[in-house]
Amino acid sequence: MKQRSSIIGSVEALPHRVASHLSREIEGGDIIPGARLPTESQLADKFGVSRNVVREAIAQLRADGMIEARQGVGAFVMAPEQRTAIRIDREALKDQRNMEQLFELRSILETESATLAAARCTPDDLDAIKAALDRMGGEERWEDGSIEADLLFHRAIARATGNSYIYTFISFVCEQIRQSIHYARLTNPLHDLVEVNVAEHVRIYDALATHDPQAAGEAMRRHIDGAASRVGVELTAKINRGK
Amino acid sequence: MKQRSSIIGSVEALPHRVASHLSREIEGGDIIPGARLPTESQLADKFGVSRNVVREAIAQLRADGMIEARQGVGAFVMAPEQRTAIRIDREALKDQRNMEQLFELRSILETESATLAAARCTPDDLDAIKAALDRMGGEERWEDGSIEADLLFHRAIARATGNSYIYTFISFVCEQIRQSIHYARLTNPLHDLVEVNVAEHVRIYDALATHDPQAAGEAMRRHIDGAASRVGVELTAKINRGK
DNA sequence: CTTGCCTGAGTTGTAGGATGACCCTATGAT
DNA sequence: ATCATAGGGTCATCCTACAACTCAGGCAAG
Repeated sequence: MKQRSSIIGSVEALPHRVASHLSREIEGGDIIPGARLPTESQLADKFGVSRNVVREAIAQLRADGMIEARQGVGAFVMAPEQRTAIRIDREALKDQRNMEQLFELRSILETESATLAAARCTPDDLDAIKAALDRMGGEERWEDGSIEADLLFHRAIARATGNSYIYTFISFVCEQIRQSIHYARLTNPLHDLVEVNVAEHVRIYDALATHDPQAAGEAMRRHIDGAASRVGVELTAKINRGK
Repeated sequence: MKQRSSIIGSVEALPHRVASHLSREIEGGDIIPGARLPTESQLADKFGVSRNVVREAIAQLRADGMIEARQGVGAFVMAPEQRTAIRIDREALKDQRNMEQLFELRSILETESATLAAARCTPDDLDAIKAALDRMGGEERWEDGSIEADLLFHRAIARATGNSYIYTFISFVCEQIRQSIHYARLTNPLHDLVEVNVAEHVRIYDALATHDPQAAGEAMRRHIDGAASRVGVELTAKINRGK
Protein backbone atom coordinates (compact mmCIF):
# COMPACT_ATOMS: atom_id res chain seq x y z
CA MET A 1 0.00 0.00 0.00
CA LYS A 2 1.12 3.49 -0.65
CA GLN A 3 2.79 4.93 2.40
CA ARG A 4 0.87 7.97 3.56
CA SER A 5 1.97 10.51 6.06
CA SER A 6 -0.42 10.70 8.96
CA ILE A 7 -0.51 13.59 11.39
CA ILE A 8 -1.97 11.52 14.18
CA GLY A 9 -0.73 8.95 16.63
CA SER A 10 -0.50 5.21 16.29
CA VAL A 11 -1.80 1.78 17.30
CA GLU A 12 -5.57 2.22 16.95
CA ALA A 13 -7.45 1.88 13.70
CA LEU A 14 -7.54 4.88 11.44
CA PRO A 15 -11.25 5.74 11.70
CA HIS A 16 -11.05 5.64 15.48
CA ARG A 17 -8.05 7.92 15.48
CA VAL A 18 -9.72 10.40 13.19
CA ALA A 19 -12.88 10.28 15.31
CA SER A 20 -10.91 10.87 18.50
CA HIS A 21 -9.08 13.75 16.93
CA LEU A 22 -12.26 15.41 15.75
CA SER A 23 -13.89 14.66 19.08
CA ARG A 24 -11.11 16.38 20.94
CA GLU A 25 -11.31 19.38 18.66
CA ILE A 26 -15.00 19.65 19.37
CA GLU A 27 -14.76 19.08 23.11
CA GLY A 28 -11.89 21.52 23.27
CA GLY A 29 -14.01 24.18 21.69
CA ASP A 30 -11.91 24.51 18.56
CA ILE A 31 -15.11 23.95 16.64
CA ILE A 32 -18.10 25.64 18.20
CA PRO A 33 -21.54 24.01 18.22
CA GLY A 34 -23.48 24.78 15.10
CA ALA A 35 -20.41 25.29 12.98
CA ARG A 36 -19.80 23.26 9.89
CA LEU A 37 -17.02 20.74 9.63
CA PRO A 38 -14.64 20.77 6.70
CA THR A 39 -15.84 18.62 3.84
CA GLU A 40 -15.07 14.94 3.81
CA SER A 41 -12.44 15.44 1.12
CA GLN A 42 -10.74 18.18 3.06
CA LEU A 43 -10.67 16.07 6.20
CA ALA A 44 -9.30 13.15 4.21
CA ASP A 45 -6.48 15.35 2.94
CA LYS A 46 -5.86 16.88 6.35
CA PHE A 47 -5.49 13.54 8.09
CA GLY A 48 -3.79 11.86 5.17
CA VAL A 49 -6.39 9.11 4.88
CA SER A 50 -9.00 8.09 2.38
CA ARG A 51 -12.43 9.57 2.34
CA ASN A 52 -13.79 6.20 3.36
CA VAL A 53 -11.96 6.39 6.65
CA VAL A 54 -13.31 9.87 7.28
CA ARG A 55 -16.82 8.66 6.63
CA GLU A 56 -16.48 5.86 9.15
CA ALA A 57 -15.13 8.28 11.72
CA ILE A 58 -18.05 10.60 11.12
CA ALA A 59 -20.42 7.65 11.35
CA GLN A 60 -19.18 7.05 14.88
CA LEU A 61 -19.48 10.66 15.90
CA ARG A 62 -22.89 10.85 14.37
CA ALA A 63 -23.99 7.82 16.33
CA ASP A 64 -23.08 9.79 19.45
CA GLY A 65 -25.14 12.72 18.28
CA MET A 66 -22.00 14.80 18.36
CA ILE A 67 -22.32 15.52 14.64
CA GLU A 68 -25.25 15.81 12.29
CA ALA A 69 -24.70 15.42 8.57
CA ARG A 70 -27.07 16.86 6.01
CA GLN A 71 -26.80 15.61 2.52
CA GLY A 72 -25.73 18.24 0.07
CA VAL A 73 -24.92 20.72 2.81
CA GLY A 74 -22.30 19.46 5.18
CA ALA A 75 -21.69 18.08 8.64
CA PHE A 76 -22.42 20.20 11.67
CA VAL A 77 -21.39 19.82 15.28
CA MET A 78 -24.21 19.59 17.80
CA ALA A 79 -24.39 21.19 21.21
CA PRO A 80 -23.11 18.79 23.86
CA GLU A 81 -26.41 18.90 25.69
CA GLN A 82 -28.43 17.33 22.91
CA ARG A 83 -26.35 14.26 22.45
CA THR A 84 -28.39 11.18 21.72
CA ALA A 85 -25.91 8.99 23.52
CA ILE A 86 -23.81 8.97 26.63
CA ARG A 87 -20.23 7.88 26.43
CA ILE A 88 -17.66 8.04 29.15
CA ASP A 89 -14.11 8.50 28.05
CA ARG A 90 -11.93 5.74 29.41
CA GLU A 91 -9.06 8.18 29.80
CA ALA A 92 -11.11 10.45 32.04
CA LEU A 93 -11.64 7.66 34.55
CA LYS A 94 -7.96 7.50 35.35
CA ASP A 95 -8.48 10.79 37.12
CA GLN A 96 -9.36 10.23 40.75
CA ARG A 97 -11.68 13.22 40.75
CA ASN A 98 -13.78 11.64 38.04
CA MET A 99 -13.99 8.43 39.99
CA GLU A 100 -15.34 10.35 42.95
CA GLN A 101 -18.02 11.88 40.83
CA LEU A 102 -18.89 8.57 39.25
CA PHE A 103 -19.21 6.96 42.66
CA GLU A 104 -21.41 9.78 43.82
CA LEU A 105 -23.72 9.22 40.89
CA ARG A 106 -23.68 5.51 41.55
CA SER A 107 -24.56 6.10 45.16
CA ILE A 108 -27.60 8.08 44.12
CA LEU A 109 -28.81 5.56 41.59
CA GLU A 110 -28.18 2.48 43.63
CA THR A 111 -29.71 3.83 46.80
CA GLU A 112 -32.93 4.59 45.01
CA SER A 113 -32.68 1.35 43.09
CA ALA A 114 -32.60 -0.63 46.32
CA THR A 115 -35.46 1.41 47.71
CA LEU A 116 -37.67 0.77 44.72
CA ALA A 117 -36.64 -2.85 44.47
CA ALA A 118 -37.60 -3.47 48.09
CA ALA A 119 -41.12 -2.34 47.32
CA ARG A 120 -41.52 -4.03 43.97
CA CYS A 121 -39.39 -7.15 43.82
CA THR A 122 -41.04 -10.45 43.03
CA PRO A 123 -40.01 -13.85 44.40
CA ASP A 124 -38.21 -14.49 41.12
CA ASP A 125 -36.26 -11.27 41.54
CA LEU A 126 -35.28 -12.28 45.05
CA ASP A 127 -34.11 -15.64 43.79
CA ALA A 128 -31.84 -13.98 41.25
CA ILE A 129 -30.43 -11.64 43.88
CA LYS A 130 -29.92 -14.51 46.30
CA ALA A 131 -28.12 -16.52 43.63
CA ALA A 132 -25.65 -13.69 43.08
CA LEU A 133 -25.17 -13.40 46.81
CA ASP A 134 -24.40 -17.09 47.13
CA ARG A 135 -21.84 -16.91 44.35
CA MET A 136 -20.18 -14.07 46.19
CA GLY A 137 -19.92 -15.86 49.49
CA GLY A 138 -18.98 -19.16 47.91
CA GLU A 139 -15.70 -20.44 46.62
CA GLU A 140 -15.35 -17.51 44.25
CA ARG A 141 -14.43 -15.39 47.20
CA TRP A 142 -11.52 -13.01 46.67
CA GLU A 143 -11.33 -14.17 43.10
CA ASP A 144 -12.09 -12.24 40.01
CA GLY A 145 -15.35 -14.09 39.91
CA SER A 146 -16.49 -12.39 43.08
CA ILE A 147 -16.39 -9.06 41.29
CA GLU A 148 -18.55 -10.54 38.57
CA ALA A 149 -20.93 -11.83 41.22
CA ASP A 150 -20.99 -8.38 42.78
CA LEU A 151 -22.00 -6.86 39.47
CA LEU A 152 -24.61 -9.55 39.06
CA PHE A 153 -25.99 -8.72 42.49
CA HIS A 154 -26.37 -5.03 41.78
CA ARG A 155 -27.80 -5.62 38.34
CA ALA A 156 -30.31 -8.08 39.70
CA ILE A 157 -31.51 -5.44 42.15
CA ALA A 158 -31.72 -2.84 39.41
CA ARG A 159 -33.76 -5.26 37.34
CA ALA A 160 -36.09 -5.79 40.24
CA THR A 161 -37.06 -2.13 40.12
CA GLY A 162 -38.94 -2.94 36.95
CA ASN A 163 -37.46 0.16 35.40
CA SER A 164 -35.33 -0.68 32.38
CA TYR A 165 -33.65 2.72 32.32
CA ILE A 166 -32.52 2.42 35.89
CA TYR A 167 -31.14 -0.98 35.01
CA THR A 168 -29.34 0.38 31.95
CA PHE A 169 -27.84 3.34 33.75
CA ILE A 170 -26.69 1.36 36.75
CA SER A 171 -25.21 -1.37 34.59
CA PHE A 172 -23.37 1.28 32.65
CA VAL A 173 -21.98 3.12 35.64
CA CYS A 174 -20.96 -0.09 37.39
CA GLU A 175 -19.24 -1.37 34.30
CA GLN A 176 -17.28 1.83 33.91
CA ILE A 177 -16.12 1.60 37.49
CA ARG A 178 -15.26 -2.06 37.14
CA GLN A 179 -13.15 -1.53 34.05
CA SER A 180 -11.46 1.41 35.64
CA ILE A 181 -10.51 -0.65 38.66
CA HIS A 182 -9.38 -3.46 36.43
CA TYR A 183 -7.12 -1.07 34.59
CA ALA A 184 -5.76 0.39 37.81
CA ARG A 185 -4.90 -3.10 38.98
CA LEU A 186 -2.90 -3.78 35.83
CA THR A 187 -0.75 -0.74 36.36
CA ASN A 188 -0.50 -1.22 40.11
CA PRO A 189 -0.71 -4.89 41.14
CA LEU A 190 -1.05 -4.03 44.80
CA HIS A 191 -4.56 -2.95 44.16
CA ASP A 192 -6.21 -6.36 44.31
CA LEU A 193 -7.38 -5.97 47.84
CA VAL A 194 -10.75 -4.74 46.64
CA GLU A 195 -12.45 -7.38 48.68
CA VAL A 196 -16.16 -7.70 48.48
CA ASN A 197 -17.86 -7.15 51.78
CA VAL A 198 -20.33 -9.98 51.99
CA ALA A 199 -21.91 -8.84 55.23
CA GLU A 200 -23.04 -5.60 53.65
CA HIS A 201 -24.62 -7.48 50.80
CA VAL A 202 -26.45 -9.77 53.14
CA ARG A 203 -27.88 -6.76 54.96
CA ILE A 204 -29.15 -5.36 51.69
CA TYR A 205 -30.67 -8.65 50.72
CA ASP A 206 -32.43 -9.03 54.03
CA ALA A 207 -33.99 -5.61 53.67
CA LEU A 208 -35.17 -6.48 50.17
CA ALA A 209 -36.56 -9.82 51.27
CA THR A 210 -38.58 -8.18 54.01
CA HIS A 211 -39.71 -5.47 51.59
CA ASP A 212 -38.36 -2.68 53.73
CA PRO A 213 -37.60 0.15 51.32
CA GLN A 214 -35.99 2.52 53.77
CA ALA A 215 -33.68 -0.10 55.26
CA ALA A 216 -32.72 -1.31 51.80
CA GLY A 217 -31.88 2.19 50.66
CA GLU A 218 -29.79 2.93 53.70
CA ALA A 219 -27.95 -0.39 53.56
CA MET A 220 -27.18 0.18 49.92
CA ARG A 221 -25.97 3.70 50.55
CA ARG A 222 -23.60 2.51 53.25
CA HIS A 223 -22.40 -0.27 50.99
CA ILE A 224 -21.60 2.02 48.06
CA ASP A 225 -19.88 4.55 50.27
CA GLY A 226 -17.85 1.75 51.78
CA ALA A 227 -16.96 0.37 48.37
CA ALA A 228 -15.88 3.83 47.32
CA SER A 229 -13.55 4.30 50.24
CA ARG A 230 -12.16 0.81 49.69
CA VAL A 231 -10.86 1.88 46.31
CA GLY A 232 -9.60 5.14 47.67
CA VAL A 233 -12.54 7.36 46.91
CA GLU A 234 -14.07 9.43 49.66
CA LEU A 235 -17.57 10.67 49.05
CA THR A 236 -17.43 14.05 50.68
CA ALA A 237 -20.19 16.43 51.65
CA LYS A 238 -22.85 13.82 52.05
CA ILE A 239 -25.60 16.13 53.03
CA ASN A 240 -29.18 15.06 52.93
CA ARG A 241 -28.19 11.61 53.97
CA GLY A 242 -29.69 9.91 56.96
CA LYS A 243 -32.46 12.42 57.02
CA MET B 1 -27.38 4.61 -9.42
CA LYS B 2 -28.08 0.98 -9.79
CA GLN B 3 -31.37 0.10 -8.22
CA ARG B 4 -30.85 -2.50 -5.55
CA SER B 5 -33.42 -4.52 -3.73
CA SER B 6 -33.31 -3.86 -0.03
CA ILE B 7 -34.98 -6.04 2.57
CA ILE B 8 -35.28 -3.26 5.09
CA GLY B 9 -37.55 -0.31 5.63
CA SER B 10 -37.28 3.22 4.36
CA VAL B 11 -36.63 6.88 5.15
CA GLU B 12 -33.43 6.77 7.21
CA ALA B 13 -29.97 6.51 5.73
CA LEU B 14 -28.77 3.08 4.74
CA PRO B 15 -26.00 2.61 7.31
CA HIS B 16 -28.37 3.57 10.11
CA ARG B 17 -30.94 1.11 8.88
CA VAL B 18 -28.43 -1.68 8.70
CA ALA B 19 -27.12 -0.79 12.15
CA SER B 20 -30.63 -0.78 13.60
CA HIS B 21 -31.39 -4.11 12.00
CA LEU B 22 -28.25 -5.71 13.37
CA SER B 23 -28.83 -4.05 16.71
CA ARG B 24 -32.31 -5.52 16.93
CA GLU B 25 -31.01 -8.94 16.00
CA ILE B 26 -28.47 -8.72 18.78
CA GLU B 27 -30.86 -7.32 21.37
CA GLY B 28 -33.42 -9.91 20.40
CA GLY B 29 -30.95 -12.66 21.09
CA ASP B 30 -30.78 -13.90 17.51
CA ILE B 31 -27.04 -13.54 17.80
CA ILE B 32 -25.66 -14.55 21.17
CA PRO B 33 -22.80 -12.62 22.79
CA GLY B 34 -19.45 -13.93 21.73
CA ALA B 35 -20.71 -15.23 18.42
CA ARG B 36 -19.26 -14.06 15.15
CA LEU B 37 -21.18 -11.95 12.74
CA PRO B 38 -21.43 -12.88 9.08
CA THR B 39 -18.63 -11.40 7.02
CA GLU B 40 -19.00 -7.90 5.70
CA SER B 41 -19.54 -9.24 2.19
CA GLN B 42 -22.26 -11.58 3.35
CA LEU B 43 -24.02 -8.81 5.24
CA ALA B 44 -23.73 -6.57 2.19
CA ASP B 45 -25.41 -9.23 0.07
CA LYS B 46 -28.03 -9.96 2.73
CA PHE B 47 -29.10 -6.33 3.05
CA GLY B 48 -28.64 -5.54 -0.60
CA VAL B 49 -26.16 -2.73 0.02
CA SER B 50 -22.49 -2.21 -0.62
CA ARG B 51 -19.82 -3.38 1.74
CA ASN B 52 -19.05 0.23 2.47
CA VAL B 53 -22.47 0.79 3.98
CA VAL B 54 -22.07 -2.30 6.11
CA ARG B 55 -18.76 -1.01 7.35
CA GLU B 56 -20.28 2.30 8.40
CA ALA B 57 -23.05 0.48 10.21
CA ILE B 58 -20.53 -1.66 12.03
CA ALA B 59 -18.52 1.44 12.85
CA GLN B 60 -21.54 2.78 14.72
CA LEU B 61 -22.16 -0.44 16.58
CA ARG B 62 -18.53 -0.70 17.41
CA ALA B 63 -18.57 2.78 18.86
CA ASP B 64 -21.29 1.58 21.21
CA GLY B 65 -19.18 -1.36 22.25
CA MET B 66 -21.87 -3.65 20.93
CA ILE B 67 -19.48 -5.19 18.44
CA GLU B 68 -15.77 -5.80 18.38
CA ALA B 69 -13.99 -6.34 15.07
CA ARG B 70 -10.68 -8.12 14.74
CA GLN B 71 -8.81 -7.78 11.52
CA GLY B 72 -8.44 -11.00 9.63
CA VAL B 73 -10.84 -12.81 11.90
CA GLY B 74 -14.26 -11.25 11.97
CA ALA B 75 -16.65 -9.18 14.01
CA PHE B 76 -18.00 -10.43 17.31
CA VAL B 77 -20.91 -9.29 19.42
CA MET B 78 -20.14 -8.19 22.96
CA ALA B 79 -22.14 -8.84 26.10
CA PRO B 80 -24.80 -6.16 26.53
CA GLU B 81 -23.60 -5.22 30.01
CA GLN B 82 -20.18 -4.04 28.94
CA ARG B 83 -21.34 -1.44 26.51
CA THR B 84 -19.23 1.67 26.51
CA ALA B 85 -22.17 3.88 25.67
CA ILE B 86 -25.80 4.42 26.50
CA ARG B 87 -28.24 5.10 23.75
CA ILE B 88 -31.99 5.37 24.00
CA ASP B 89 -33.95 4.31 20.99
CA ARG B 90 -36.22 7.08 19.81
CA GLU B 91 -38.85 4.51 18.88
CA ALA B 92 -38.98 3.18 22.41
CA LEU B 93 -40.01 6.55 23.78
CA LYS B 94 -43.26 6.53 21.86
CA ASP B 95 -44.37 3.92 24.33
CA GLN B 96 -46.05 5.53 27.30
CA ARG B 97 -44.66 2.90 29.63
CA ASN B 98 -41.13 3.92 28.67
CA MET B 99 -41.94 7.54 29.32
CA GLU B 100 -43.09 6.63 32.80
CA GLN B 101 -39.83 4.88 33.47
CA LEU B 102 -37.83 7.72 32.07
CA PHE B 103 -39.66 10.20 34.25
CA GLU B 104 -39.08 8.02 37.27
CA LEU B 105 -35.37 8.03 36.57
CA ARG B 106 -35.46 11.75 36.04
CA SER B 107 -37.23 12.24 39.33
CA ILE B 108 -34.49 10.35 41.13
CA LEU B 109 -31.67 12.22 39.46
CA GLU B 110 -33.17 15.68 39.68
CA THR B 111 -34.24 15.36 43.29
CA GLU B 112 -30.74 14.47 44.36
CA SER B 113 -29.34 17.07 41.98
CA ALA B 114 -31.31 19.81 43.69
CA THR B 115 -30.31 18.50 47.09
CA LEU B 116 -26.63 18.55 46.26
CA ALA B 117 -26.87 21.86 44.45
CA ALA B 118 -28.46 23.52 47.47
CA ALA B 119 -25.45 22.59 49.54
CA ARG B 120 -22.77 23.35 46.99
CA CYS B 121 -23.94 26.09 44.67
CA THR B 122 -21.84 29.22 44.33
CA PRO B 123 -23.16 32.72 43.73
CA ASP B 124 -22.29 32.28 40.06
CA ASP B 125 -24.35 29.12 39.91
CA LEU B 126 -27.28 30.92 41.49
CA ASP B 127 -26.98 33.70 38.93
CA ALA B 128 -27.17 31.21 36.09
CA ILE B 129 -30.20 29.52 37.63
CA LYS B 130 -31.87 32.86 38.23
CA ALA B 131 -31.25 33.89 34.63
CA ALA B 132 -33.02 30.79 33.36
CA LEU B 133 -35.86 31.45 35.76
CA ASP B 134 -36.26 35.00 34.49
CA ARG B 135 -36.36 33.82 30.91
CA MET B 136 -39.11 31.45 31.87
CA GLY B 137 -41.28 34.03 33.52
CA GLY B 138 -40.59 36.64 30.87
CA GLU B 139 -42.10 37.17 27.48
CA GLU B 140 -41.14 33.71 26.36
CA ARG B 141 -43.95 32.35 28.42
CA TRP B 142 -46.04 29.63 26.77
CA GLU B 143 -43.71 29.78 23.82
CA ASP B 144 -41.27 27.19 22.66
CA GLY B 145 -38.58 29.29 24.25
CA SER B 146 -39.99 28.62 27.67
CA ILE B 147 -39.23 24.95 27.24
CA GLU B 148 -35.69 25.84 26.37
CA ALA B 149 -35.51 28.02 29.45
CA ASP B 150 -36.85 25.14 31.49
CA LEU B 151 -34.08 22.90 30.23
CA LEU B 152 -31.58 25.63 30.96
CA PHE B 153 -32.92 25.87 34.50
CA HIS B 154 -32.53 22.19 35.22
CA ARG B 155 -29.14 21.98 33.59
CA ALA B 156 -27.91 24.97 35.57
CA ILE B 157 -28.89 23.21 38.77
CA ALA B 158 -27.20 20.01 37.67
CA ARG B 159 -24.07 21.97 36.90
CA ALA B 160 -24.19 23.51 40.35
CA THR B 161 -23.76 20.04 41.86
CA GLY B 162 -20.20 20.20 40.63
CA ASN B 163 -20.58 16.65 39.38
CA SER B 164 -20.10 16.45 35.64
CA TYR B 165 -21.65 12.99 35.38
CA ILE B 166 -24.82 14.10 37.10
CA TYR B 167 -24.93 16.99 34.66
CA THR B 168 -24.39 14.70 31.69
CA PHE B 169 -27.00 12.17 32.74
CA ILE B 170 -29.64 14.74 33.58
CA SER B 171 -29.02 16.64 30.35
CA PHE B 172 -29.39 13.41 28.49
CA VAL B 173 -32.59 12.30 30.16
CA CYS B 174 -34.18 15.74 29.86
CA GLU B 175 -33.28 15.96 26.21
CA GLN B 176 -34.82 12.58 25.50
CA ILE B 177 -38.02 13.66 27.19
CA ARG B 178 -38.03 16.99 25.38
CA GLN B 179 -37.63 15.43 21.98
CA SER B 180 -40.25 12.85 22.77
CA ILE B 181 -42.73 15.55 23.72
CA HIS B 182 -41.79 17.55 20.66
CA TYR B 183 -42.52 14.55 18.51
CA ALA B 184 -45.81 13.86 20.26
CA ARG B 185 -46.86 17.42 19.61
CA LEU B 186 -46.20 17.04 15.90
CA THR B 187 -48.48 14.06 15.63
CA ASN B 188 -51.09 15.46 17.99
CA PRO B 189 -51.24 19.30 17.88
CA LEU B 190 -53.49 19.45 20.94
CA HIS B 191 -50.55 18.61 23.08
CA ASP B 192 -49.06 22.07 23.35
CA LEU B 193 -50.54 22.77 26.72
CA VAL B 194 -47.37 21.66 28.43
CA GLU B 195 -47.20 24.89 30.29
CA VAL B 196 -44.26 25.54 32.51
CA ASN B 197 -45.22 26.03 36.09
CA VAL B 198 -43.22 29.07 37.12
CA ALA B 199 -44.30 28.98 40.76
CA GLU B 200 -42.77 25.55 41.23
CA HIS B 201 -39.51 26.76 39.76
CA VAL B 202 -39.45 29.78 42.05
CA ARG B 203 -39.90 27.52 45.05
CA ILE B 204 -36.94 25.42 43.95
CA TYR B 205 -34.83 28.48 43.41
CA ASP B 206 -35.65 29.91 46.81
CA ALA B 207 -34.60 26.68 48.46
CA LEU B 208 -31.34 26.71 46.56
CA ALA B 209 -30.68 30.36 47.36
CA THR B 210 -31.13 29.70 51.07
CA HIS B 211 -28.99 26.57 50.81
CA ASP B 212 -31.70 24.34 52.16
CA PRO B 213 -30.97 20.90 50.72
CA GLN B 214 -34.03 19.13 51.99
CA ALA B 215 -36.45 21.80 50.83
CA ALA B 216 -34.77 21.93 47.44
CA GLY B 217 -35.00 18.21 47.01
CA GLU B 218 -38.64 18.08 47.97
CA ALA B 219 -39.58 21.02 45.79
CA MET B 220 -37.82 19.43 42.86
CA ARG B 221 -39.51 16.11 43.43
CA ARG B 222 -42.92 17.72 43.47
CA HIS B 223 -42.03 19.66 40.35
CA ILE B 224 -40.93 16.63 38.36
CA ASP B 225 -43.92 14.59 39.45
CA GLY B 226 -46.14 17.49 38.44
CA ALA B 227 -44.42 17.83 35.09
CA ALA B 228 -44.88 14.12 34.53
CA SER B 229 -48.58 14.21 35.19
CA ARG B 230 -48.91 17.26 32.95
CA VAL B 231 -47.75 15.21 29.99
CA GLY B 232 -49.94 12.32 30.99
CA VAL B 233 -47.46 10.29 32.98
CA GLU B 234 -48.35 9.19 36.47
CA LEU B 235 -45.46 8.20 38.68
CA THR B 236 -46.98 5.38 40.62
CA ALA B 237 -45.77 3.65 43.75
CA LYS B 238 -43.77 6.53 45.05
CA ILE B 239 -42.61 4.92 48.17
CA ASN B 240 -39.73 6.24 50.17
CA ARG B 241 -40.78 9.75 49.32
CA GLY B 242 -41.35 12.31 51.99
CA LYS B 243 -39.55 10.15 54.48
C1' DC C 1 5.98 -38.43 15.78
C1' DT C 2 7.03 -33.77 16.74
C1' DT C 3 8.36 -29.33 15.59
C1' DG C 4 8.72 -25.49 12.85
C1' DC C 5 8.14 -23.00 8.57
C1' DC C 6 5.43 -21.81 4.72
C1' DT C 7 1.77 -21.10 1.90
C1' DG C 8 -2.88 -20.03 0.73
C1' DA C 9 -7.63 -18.90 1.68
C1' DG C 10 -10.54 -15.92 4.17
C1' DT C 11 -11.48 -11.50 6.57
C1' DT C 12 -11.10 -6.88 7.96
C1' DG C 13 -8.69 -2.36 6.84
C1' DT C 14 -7.73 1.25 3.50
C1' DA C 15 -7.42 3.60 -0.99
C1' DG C 16 -9.41 5.94 -4.77
C1' DG C 17 -12.67 6.98 -8.20
C1' DA C 18 -17.40 7.22 -10.17
C1' DT C 19 -22.11 8.46 -9.89
C1' DG C 20 -26.64 9.73 -7.73
C1' DA C 21 -29.22 12.83 -4.62
C1' DC C 22 -29.66 16.95 -2.53
C1' DC C 23 -28.96 21.93 -1.22
C1' DC C 24 -27.86 26.53 -2.22
C1' DT C 25 -27.10 30.42 -5.06
C1' DA C 26 -26.72 33.02 -9.08
C1' DT C 27 -28.33 33.75 -13.49
C1' DG C 28 -31.70 34.86 -16.68
C1' DA C 29 -36.38 34.93 -18.59
C1' DT C 30 -41.00 36.40 -17.77
C1' DA D 1 -39.99 41.92 -8.84
C1' DT D 2 -40.82 37.01 -9.39
C1' DC D 3 -40.03 32.63 -10.67
C1' DA D 4 -37.67 28.85 -13.23
C1' DT D 5 -33.46 26.97 -14.26
C1' DA D 6 -28.57 25.84 -14.40
C1' DG D 7 -24.43 25.15 -12.09
C1' DG D 8 -21.34 24.00 -8.46
C1' DG D 9 -20.59 22.11 -3.99
C1' DT D 10 -21.53 18.41 -0.69
C1' DC D 11 -22.98 14.17 1.23
C1' DA D 12 -24.64 9.20 0.04
C1' DT D 13 -23.73 5.13 -2.13
C1' DC D 14 -21.45 2.03 -5.02
C1' DC D 15 -17.52 -0.41 -7.00
C1' DT D 16 -12.94 -2.45 -7.40
C1' DA D 17 -8.48 -3.25 -5.92
C1' DC D 18 -5.04 -4.01 -2.71
C1' DA D 19 -2.77 -4.25 2.05
C1' DA D 20 -2.59 -6.34 6.59
C1' DC D 21 -3.75 -9.79 9.42
C1' DT D 22 -5.27 -14.50 11.17
C1' DC D 23 -5.75 -19.16 10.93
C1' DA D 24 -5.49 -23.82 9.34
C1' DG D 25 -3.32 -27.19 6.81
C1' DG D 26 0.59 -29.01 4.22
C1' DC D 27 5.25 -30.21 4.31
C1' DA D 28 9.90 -31.02 5.36
C1' DA D 29 13.63 -31.35 8.77
C1' DG D 30 14.79 -33.17 13.13
